[in-house]
Amino acid sequence: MSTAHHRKKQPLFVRQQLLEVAARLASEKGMTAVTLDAVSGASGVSKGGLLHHFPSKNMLLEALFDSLLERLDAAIEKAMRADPLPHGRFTRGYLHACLALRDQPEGTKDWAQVTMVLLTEPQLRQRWHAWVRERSEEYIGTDSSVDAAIVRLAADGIWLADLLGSHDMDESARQKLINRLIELTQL
Amino acid sequence: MSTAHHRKKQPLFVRQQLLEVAARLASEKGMTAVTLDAVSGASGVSKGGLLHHFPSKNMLLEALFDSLLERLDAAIEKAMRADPLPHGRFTRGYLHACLALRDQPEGTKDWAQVTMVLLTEPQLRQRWHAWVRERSEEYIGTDSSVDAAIVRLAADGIWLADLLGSHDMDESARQKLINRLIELTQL
DNA sequence: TATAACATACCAGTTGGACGGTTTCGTCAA
DNA sequence: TTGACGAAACCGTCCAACTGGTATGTTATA
Repeated sequence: MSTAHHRKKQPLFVRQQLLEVAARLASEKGMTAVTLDAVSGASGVSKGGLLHHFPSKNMLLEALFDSLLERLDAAIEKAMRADPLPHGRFTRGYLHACLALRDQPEGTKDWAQVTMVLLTEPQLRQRWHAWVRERSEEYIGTDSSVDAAIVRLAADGIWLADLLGSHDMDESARQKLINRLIELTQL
Repeated sequence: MSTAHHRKKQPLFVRQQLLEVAARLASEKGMTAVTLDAVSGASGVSKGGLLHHFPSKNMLLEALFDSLLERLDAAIEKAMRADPLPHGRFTRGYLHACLALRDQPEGTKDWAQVTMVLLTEPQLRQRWHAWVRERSEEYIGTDSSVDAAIVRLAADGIWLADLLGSHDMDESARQKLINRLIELTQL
């Protein structure tokens, strides 16, 4: 037929877009809505094109998850570089990365959906497990106090709450919460 | 044909079992594995029977979620009754309910998968949202300190970690963490 | 011109769910 | 006590839409 418009070739861009669409679908309509047809449809890329970049659905999900982990790492490292105090630095970085989630610009917001994919697909849990273990070993010297652990757990809780839209807290209360958490990392 | 053995009628039991199977499937194989066929197959109930109890898949998921919320409420209330100190009582109850998750006997363990279903299916988020709001209004007098909020968030984090199997922490560390959290509710 | 980046067509299996059947059970008249 | 009867519980089948994936193109770009 070749009625089709053959797009300009831009593999990296297309690949990126496919991941974003998958994340958006997951966040807006749930995991069951993330199908190859839906992703290819919503991104304007043919199913063949999609399967060219990601040979299987599993590979798509894993790639999505990995890209989200990379963003998390980047966010943490950025926060850590701006932090002069070694003690509790990783925990504060982790906290900031979790907090930043809410203020993410539209379009990039979907990266929160790590959790979603994570929880839903057991195959990805070990990836997360590995990530946690690596970090906790790396920062055992500066971030192994009880209070630091609490802060990181609370950060997870905030992350979850922002993700779910629960805990509608006003700004001043949130700020007070954050201040207290940071204080706890310094004890 | 009627080759089929027609089971004794026990609607409540069957209904309960269907929910348990759905929860187990979700936890073991992910949300995408929760299909009507799979649930009916694994529970020994025909698809027709399944759809008799739950007129649609959505209704099945909602019923599952509601039953899990009920268990959460029950666990919290039980813990609260055993707690003499009013201040921070709800927060400690919530904490205990989240902690108890890990020590659940096999078979009942699946109820942790609230999160899973929750996160995956956006339709259920508002249910959770409503639950949170109700509680936070009800216990505004005794559980509205910053530290209490932190403890509840950390409880969510623990819940999540137990659910995912991350944070492999030894018993004494865990106990120390819990003690500190309880202390925070009393400030 | 070779290769990567796409598109189109097609397939076998699965999906949610509609449907009509059969069996059990509570109830209430006789 | 019985038995008729209607409703509820449950079964098995069928189907259209959709699923993940293959196979085979066509086009752009190095």
